[in-house]
Amino acid sequence: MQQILEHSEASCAVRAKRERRKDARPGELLAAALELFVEKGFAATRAEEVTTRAGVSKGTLFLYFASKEDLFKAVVRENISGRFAEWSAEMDSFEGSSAELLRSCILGWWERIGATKAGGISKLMMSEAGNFPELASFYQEEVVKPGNLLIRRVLQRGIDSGEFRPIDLDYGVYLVLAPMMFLPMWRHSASHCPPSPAGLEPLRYLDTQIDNLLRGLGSKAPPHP
Amino acid sequence: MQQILEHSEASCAVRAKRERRKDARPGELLAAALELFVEKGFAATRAEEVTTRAGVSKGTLFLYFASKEDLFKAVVRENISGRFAEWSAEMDSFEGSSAELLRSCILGWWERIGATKAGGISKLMMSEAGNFPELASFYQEEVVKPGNLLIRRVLQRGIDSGEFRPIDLDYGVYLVLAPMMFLPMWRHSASHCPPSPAGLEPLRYLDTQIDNLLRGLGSKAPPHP
DNA sequence: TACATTAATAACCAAGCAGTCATTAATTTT
DNA sequence: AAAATTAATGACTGCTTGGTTATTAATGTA
Repeated sequence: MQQILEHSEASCAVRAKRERRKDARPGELLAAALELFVEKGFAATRAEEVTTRAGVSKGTLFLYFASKEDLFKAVVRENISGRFAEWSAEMDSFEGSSAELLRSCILGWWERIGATKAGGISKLMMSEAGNFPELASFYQEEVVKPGNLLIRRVLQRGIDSGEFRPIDLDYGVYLVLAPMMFLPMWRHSASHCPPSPAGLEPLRYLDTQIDNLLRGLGSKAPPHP
Repeated sequence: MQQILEHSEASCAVRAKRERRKDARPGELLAAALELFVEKGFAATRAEEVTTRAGVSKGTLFLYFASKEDLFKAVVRENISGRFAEWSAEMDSFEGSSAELLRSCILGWWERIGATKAGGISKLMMSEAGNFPELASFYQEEVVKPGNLLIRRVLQRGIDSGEFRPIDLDYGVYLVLAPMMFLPMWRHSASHCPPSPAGLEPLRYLDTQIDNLLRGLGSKAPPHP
């Protein structure tokens, strides 16, 4: 019989030794890996730390994942790319103005990804892309490309409806992307060091950015809902 | 794992062996270290790579620098000295509109810092801040804080003159900062990996950002000079 | 030329790490 | 209860790397 103990506890999983729980292991390893990758970076995270935090021995990791890189890919799939489909669908069925859609996209990204541990992943990738080209192109293909496409569609929608002024989308996407990427970047690095500049409030930051973005795009009513 | 493509060897100084050049070594090592740190990050840069690029043997590095961290500190000190004073002075004597000033500030930052190796350092700091907190706070104090102040002054100037709409400067600075920081970040990471999305042109990127920023701030004429 | 000084070298060391595999034991099957 | 299966372990391997040091040779001095 499977014990039903709550094990959402991040780090202190006190368990019987050599317990066999084949189905639970991958998820626990992924959760531990996400935390550690975000905390310390990919290269700096030791395989054994992951397994220790997940409450298993080192060997177990390689029983479920072929390599450390493979583990990382699994983390990315579970936490980011897996959510694009759902997100895209929501976007399609959106009824309001394009300004509202853009706002809801950005805020939706924030609450589902940016604000969670997964937000650290985008920072992580930018940091370590140079050293792990394979992971970089995986991430590019799996996350960046679909993300860009999503943003493009929102902007195109606004331009088509006459709500946004016409812009070159190749560069226009970065009007949305830059403020988004900057936030986790900032929070996961500069912010948590000693002379922190009165830590910035994410929602207020995003609101300021969205507001100015929409004004710039020519949206007549740059409103707070 | 980890197949780092070796030796594009930017600076292969072909020299006689065992040449004794005590006064030139530190500078050459610092130059090589700057390049490598920017390319690969601090942790991922091997001491021996630095010495190889500088054209000396591994032992020589520790003849002039006590440790790898010491080397890094020396690099930061040498390359992040204050261009702010000069920059600030220029700003004060600027005669044109605040829109023009803002544009010239951003483009000036790009050509003097962003586009140079120093641009790589800002990316580097964000990346490795977590692992090197003491360097992070040094950078925060020495670079980030004065930079923020400079941006504030430009925005304040525009608001005072009625050219920009009034905004909360605590968050307004990030309207300028985010697009700026995003650029070196993007170039030094995602861009140079295999499925590169038709590499983005920095000046065009900046132009798009500045243009939309100024529109958003309510500058009546968001012009190309 | 002989000697002294010291910049530079390269072999070396100890620590750290990803990934392996023979062994152990929990669970299922017979 | 015995046998078979397989999840889990942790000692071990091979390699990398920051840092050390005995040795080598370039240069200065006589």
